[in-house]
This record gives sequence, structure tokens and C-alpha cells, in this order.
Amino acid sequence: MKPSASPLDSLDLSDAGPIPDRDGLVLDRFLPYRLSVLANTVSRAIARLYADRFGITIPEWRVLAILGDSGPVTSAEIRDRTAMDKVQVSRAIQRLVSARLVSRRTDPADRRRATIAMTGKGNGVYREIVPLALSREAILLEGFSAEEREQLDVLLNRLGDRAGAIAGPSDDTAGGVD
Amino acid sequence: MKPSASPLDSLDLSDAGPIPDRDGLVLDRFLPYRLSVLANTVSRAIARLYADRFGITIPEWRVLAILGDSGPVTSAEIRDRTAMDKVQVSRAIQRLVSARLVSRRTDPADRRRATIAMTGKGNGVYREIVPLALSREAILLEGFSAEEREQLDVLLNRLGDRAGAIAGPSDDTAGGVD
DNA sequence: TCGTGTTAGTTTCATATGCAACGAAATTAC
DNA sequence: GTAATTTCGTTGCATATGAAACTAACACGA
Repeated sequence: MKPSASPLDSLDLSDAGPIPDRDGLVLDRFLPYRLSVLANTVSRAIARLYADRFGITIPEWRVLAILGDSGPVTSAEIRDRTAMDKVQVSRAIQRLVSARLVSRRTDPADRRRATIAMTGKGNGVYREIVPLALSREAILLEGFSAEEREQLDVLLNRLGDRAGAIAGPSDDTAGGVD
Repeated sequence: MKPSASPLDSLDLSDAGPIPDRDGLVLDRFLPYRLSVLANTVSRAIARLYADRFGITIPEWRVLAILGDSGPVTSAEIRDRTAMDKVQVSRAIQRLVSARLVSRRTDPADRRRATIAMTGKGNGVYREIVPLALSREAILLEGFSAEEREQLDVLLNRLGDRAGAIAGPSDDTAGGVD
């Protein structure tokens, strides 16, 4: 039971009783919310690894990770592969260039583009961060059986697909609920 | 101690080859990263529901959701239950109060606290948003069997617990990798 | 009663974010 | 060839964020 519309509520303004509205929405069961909280918690924990030590931000780390994984790429490719905003990518690269962790070279064939590559220094930092990051991931998955990891992998992939489905049709305002 | 410091590192300052470094880190397989991208995509899709229509932000929606779910609460309780920063909570409440969607009443027993409650207007907005949000969640989970939903639920819960494990010991810098 | 410490919540400030407008280069249309 | 259009990436601006400092109120002990 809830403290139903007790007289307390009607004291001032137009305070309606809250009316929990079961069959309604319970925040900690709401998937988008759970994902958000979980991802934030995890992200921050990981970020502490490189923020303090190397003065690197999350966007910067992502750029490094892409470069470390794929080698030299363009800004656009980084954007696609990281789901980051292009502005964010641009600024992350700027900072990494100032820190001499990556180099930017204009593509002679198409001078709007530039190829981003890690420097030796950047590679060194990258190689220091990777094991730390992997170790955190391992802690995160501690106690998960191989089967459970597989399940998780599959479920996250499918959620990712579905998320595209609701995010893609950007102007489709509602789901037909109106 | 750190991993290797292989001779590769010392190549040249400017442009080392990327060296994909298998057994290393592949960003799209890195769980923290996947969670982050997924959560962002989903959050934005949901946010569009109430941002455009009601001029409500994510933090504001969360506050409403807590109030709708639990009835009047204190700022601190909102912070705990939403995993939001206390500053964020404070500001969300401020805006909601200006918009007359919630009311704030100082607790007479402890005048540092205030009890936040929805107004009638707030409740109206809340009730409009809920079905939209639930519908998005439903789309997100479309094609998931009951069993898969259960799996997801369990896995996310456990990840949440583990995340607490790596986030909590805030000053434990690394995993002993240094 | 007066300190000292603690807690709730707000304000300050420096940084991060992202939309939108922009400049430059390439592409297409004429 | 030149004008209109598109694409790549950066910059401007207004807002969002969070750590740290702060105010106000309570709690405890002397």
C-alpha cells in the first residue's frame, strides 16, 4: 500500500497524490534506465584507469583503441566505428595530436580528409592501457561461465540491432501509441 | 610491472605502424564500450519521446519516474535510486519546480531536507510519458522470448553487482598491473 | 551554551557536449 | 568552365556536467 491520498498531500498547491500506478513503470526494471546506469558505472570505473595516469579522456581512449585495433583511419571511420559525434571525434583527435599521441596527415587524393595514425608514443600509451582495461573487463565478467558470456554477447548484439531500429527512424515520433 | 616494452615501442616518434595486436583489445568486443554505445543509443531514442513534447530532460524524467513509482521522496533518495549526481538531482528538481511539475516542501522535522512530490500537472505529464516509454522498451525487446528476457535480467543484475565491485574501491588504482 | 563535526542541498567554476553554422574541397549540373 | 550541391571536418555558442567549495541545519559532547 502506499500513503494514499492522505490529507497531507492536499496541503498546498495542486499536489495530487502520486498514485504509483502499478502495471506502470518501475524505474529499476526499466531496461533503458538499467542500461544507462550500468554503462555509466562501468565507464567511469574504466575511465579512472587512464584519466589519472595518462590524462586521457574517454573519447580519446576510444580513438586510440580504434587506431590500435585497425591502424590508420580517417576521422569519419572513427566516427562510424565508435558511434561518437563527429565533433567529439574531431576534438579528441586535436587533443591527441597536441599530446603527440597521434598524427594527422592530409590525404593528398582528397584534401578534405586526413588520415589519423598513432605515433610511437601513442602506441606506447595504448599498450599500457590495454592490459589495464582488459583486466577491468575481466573483473566485470568474473564469475560468468563461458555459456553466460556467450548469452550476454548474443543478447547485447540483438539489443544493439533493436536499438538501431528505434533510433534510426529519427523523426518517427512515437511507436503508434498516439 | 608492465607487459612487455617490446622493441617495437621504440621505433620512431612519428608514425609507427599500427600493429593490430591480436590477443589485444578489439573495441567492438570490449564490454564496457559495448554497454556504453548501446545505452547511449537507447537513451537518446527514449529521450526524444519527452524532450520534444514536454521539454523534459533525462534527469528530469528520472525524477518524475521515481516520484511516480514511489511517491514523495527526498532529494537524497532520488540520488540513491537513480545513481545520478546530487548536483544533477538538485538542478532537475529546480527545473521541475519552475515548470510546476513537482513541488518541494521543507521537512519541518529536519529543515535541511525537502520532500519532493509530484503536482497534478506533473502526474499528468508522467502518465503521458509512461506508455510511450514502455512502448519503446517493448520495441527494444521485440523478438526476445520470455526466457531470453529472463536471462537478460539476470545477466544485467550480475553485471550491476560486478560493476559496483570495480567502481566502489575508488582509490584502488589498478588491478595490480603496475 | 558554545564548539566541532556531519549531513542536505546549492552554487561556483572549469570543462564537456552537441547542434548548427561555417569554410574548404570535391562532385555534379548546366 | 562555372555555378550549385554535397561531403569532410572545424568552430561558435548555448547548454550540460561534475568536482569542490560553500551555506544551512542538525547532532553530539563538554
